[in-house]
Amino acid sequence: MEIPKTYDPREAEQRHYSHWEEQGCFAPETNRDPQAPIYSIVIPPPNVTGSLHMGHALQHTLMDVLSRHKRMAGYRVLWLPGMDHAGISTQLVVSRELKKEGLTRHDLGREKFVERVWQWKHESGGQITTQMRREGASVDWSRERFTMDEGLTRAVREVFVRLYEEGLIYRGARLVNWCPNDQTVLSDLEVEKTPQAGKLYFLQYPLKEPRGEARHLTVATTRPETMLGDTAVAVNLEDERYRELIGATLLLPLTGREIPIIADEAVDPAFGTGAVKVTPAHDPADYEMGVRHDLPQVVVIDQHARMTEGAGPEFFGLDRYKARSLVVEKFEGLGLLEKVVDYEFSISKCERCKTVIEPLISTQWFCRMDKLRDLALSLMSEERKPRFVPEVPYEKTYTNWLENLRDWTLSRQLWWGHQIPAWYTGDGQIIVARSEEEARAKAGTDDLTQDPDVLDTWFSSALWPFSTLGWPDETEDLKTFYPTSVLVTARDIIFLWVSRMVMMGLKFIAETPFHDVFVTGTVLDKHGQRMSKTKMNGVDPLEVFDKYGVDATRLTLASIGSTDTRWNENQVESFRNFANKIWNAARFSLMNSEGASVGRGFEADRSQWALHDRWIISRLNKAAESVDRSLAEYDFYAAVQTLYHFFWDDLCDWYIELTKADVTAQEASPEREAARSRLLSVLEQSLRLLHPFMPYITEELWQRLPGVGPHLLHEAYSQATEPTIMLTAYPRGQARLIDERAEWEMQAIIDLVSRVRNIRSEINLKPSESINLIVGAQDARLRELFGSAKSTAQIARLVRAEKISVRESLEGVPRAAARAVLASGAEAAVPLEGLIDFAQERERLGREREKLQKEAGKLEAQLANPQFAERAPVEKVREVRERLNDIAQRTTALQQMTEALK
RNA sequence: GCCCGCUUGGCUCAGUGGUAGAGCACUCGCUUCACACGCGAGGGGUCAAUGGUUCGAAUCCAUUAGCGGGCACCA
Repeated sequence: MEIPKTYDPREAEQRHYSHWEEQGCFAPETNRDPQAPIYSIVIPPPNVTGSLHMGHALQHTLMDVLSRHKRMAGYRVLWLPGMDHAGISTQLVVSRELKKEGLTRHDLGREKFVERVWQWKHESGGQITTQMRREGASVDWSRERFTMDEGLTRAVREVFVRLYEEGLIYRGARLVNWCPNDQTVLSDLEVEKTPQAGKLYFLQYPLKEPRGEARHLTVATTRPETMLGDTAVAVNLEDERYRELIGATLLLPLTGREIPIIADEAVDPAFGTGAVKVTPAHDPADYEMGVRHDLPQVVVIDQHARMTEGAGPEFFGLDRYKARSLVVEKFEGLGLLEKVVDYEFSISKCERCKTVIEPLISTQWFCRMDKLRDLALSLMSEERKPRFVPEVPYEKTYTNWLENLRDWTLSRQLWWGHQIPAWYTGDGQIIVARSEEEARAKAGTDDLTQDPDVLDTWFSSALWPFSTLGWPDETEDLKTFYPTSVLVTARDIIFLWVSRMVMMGLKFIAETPFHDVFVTGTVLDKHGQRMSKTKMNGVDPLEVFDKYGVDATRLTLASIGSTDTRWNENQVESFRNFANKIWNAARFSLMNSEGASVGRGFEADRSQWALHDRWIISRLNKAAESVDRSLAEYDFYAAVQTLYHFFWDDLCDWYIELTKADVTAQEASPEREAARSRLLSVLEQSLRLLHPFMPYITEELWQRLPGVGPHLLHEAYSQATEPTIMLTAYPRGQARLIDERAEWEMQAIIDLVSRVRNIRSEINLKPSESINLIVGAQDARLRELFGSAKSTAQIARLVRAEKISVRESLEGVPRAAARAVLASGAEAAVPLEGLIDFAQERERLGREREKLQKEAGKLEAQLANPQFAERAPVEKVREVRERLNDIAQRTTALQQMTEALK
């Protein structure tokens, strides 16, 4: 059989996925066990405009590991894929395309434009789904959903209507975040605050009638242009400086408007001048103040961030920043500009287009959140659900945010999205209904106009865990897969998405949408910066796949888990090397597989098995047990570490070396075939353990193993037509196969081999030169272990010894010998006539003794402390004594060895 | 401003009350019949600083410093 020395991931990556998909391996129906436990995950739907980035790759890897693991463990697994229509982003993408044709969406009109977006969606939207196939994501494509498809639209309308009928959704005029570029309102969560170097302008407003000394009042502002819409100036009641002025009237410059001086507790006397200009129509805080004091709202800025007629003829039509300069100029001209100082403040920007937000009063749809919020909060306080992993800090972040939750602005002035199911009659009556027909029936007229706005994209996302399963119908899927097992997501959408899903799930299904929430870490660039399009510092997962293979990338990502990690390619490279190691272990097994078969070789009673066989089976079972435990705790890092070290250290470095002589025997024999079969079986089990993490290489190799077939499938999947490793049973750690005695014995051998190799290396023996080895052990068990014909042959092979003799002690060993004390207490000597530099050798032993003595010193100090013996647990004290004893023995042995060299 | 997290070998990260770990990098030696994407053997850390709790602290508590994140209507 020809197998290349180096693993080339490409071929396997091209072949297996489509095969799995065609065979229906990803669908829960593949599992024929009616009693099978359920495991379900809904994917955080990527934006339809999106393409795969590291964050996706990370999330998908983790979800796939969990799904594949549970599937192999016999669960009926559903991992449901889908995409989000991503209102603003998608509309922008398509508008940009139109622009290339010299058109705007308004040229097309709404209907044609939406048609065009759908067309775009079908043609180029969702390239991410192709990329997910490359990742190996075992999602059930037959259940793929889109937040704008028919079923989800029904769910959206149903929820909207019910919330409206309950009075939780309402329409009203409020001060909202307006993006002058996207021409839409935004929710608080879609606004980002960025620090900005700006100016603080100190403007003087003359008093209508001077009071005492005071002729004017100075206010400080970062936005002078808004003064045109001022309807009051506020001071703090406690502020001595202004107390007498409360109630006085100011003449607002440039407008001639008379405005009052009012008292409000929101004013901080320490900031600026302690007097605040109040612009209820253009500032959130001022808006609140305006409501409290019943101030008029003078609108001076419009939706394009230009000055309105209300700003006066000199300003009408000016851009807000031009107006700012002009206002400042005029104040200066009037001698009312007191001063301008540099000032850094935070400015609100549109999360998408980075345009500075303009707070405007606008009529929009809102959702009251208090009742919904309470549902989520009590679920947390009473049942501690959902369970956040890691618990710190996310549980608290989530709860704190909910506690301070404000109403949610639902409407958006876009064309792409779920159009709000509200209709208006000619006389302005609002009809909210599930369909136009229903609306007509309710209104008793056909003369209806639907609200042109669409819903916030996150409204439909909030329903994702149940809308995708068929709600509002009581489908089989909904009954089976809801609530889902875990939500795997990035932390930046805990508020935007996670909390809203919990609230909606509780409201409409009366159950949490997911038991656990696993929050992934963030993949940073090598400088610790977030990867972002604007910074151009992102690493493209597809390029990493091409360079190192999908499996290696997946291991890297799985290791990241919930930790923020700087991307380092070395890590991927080392996992690429690991994949190659797996490849070559299989290559070796296959090159020596004639006459052998997976599943055979372990027929004999376990007491008949060779030590290394008992040992590797024990290690394998421990690894399996450990991986299961780690995954149950979402400790992906630990799982990867366990698998890596089991495969490389235990299986490759020791087991293969120990079994090599038998496996590569020249002559065919039942023993040789059995040893080969055992190796194949251990390898096969190891591939299964690795499969959830490295689906491609494991499938590629598994398919090549002699003796694999349908009989290896998990019983729940025994109907599957074509055997595949992904439907085999995940190995479970079995206590009866864990053999501590074998592990202790192997450890002794490993220790002996390592120490002798150390001697060889220190003495600079050529690898080709063989040695004689003398082992001295007081312990009869050790003598038996080292002295058995089988072990002797293996040790000899591993340390290149010609002869090995095992005795009770090293007495009588020639002076010219290198010696070592083993952890087990046994001693080893390698006679090397003419090669030993006695002084150097004494020094080597001396160094070792020093190490031991240093440790002994610490332990002795501990024992010398009377309080230690008094307060520490008895076991601990005994442990320390034993260790000290052990060290003492070894020190004595080292001393004797040193003597022997004199 | 408030809240939270992080600080462990050159790098990227595990560990979280009882002998400091991994991978990469580094040093030495190897074409040993699976693998140089490899094999064998090594070196390297007073676990940010200070103080406290404890028989014992990298691990718990407090303070400080640096870095990162979240929240906030300071005009």
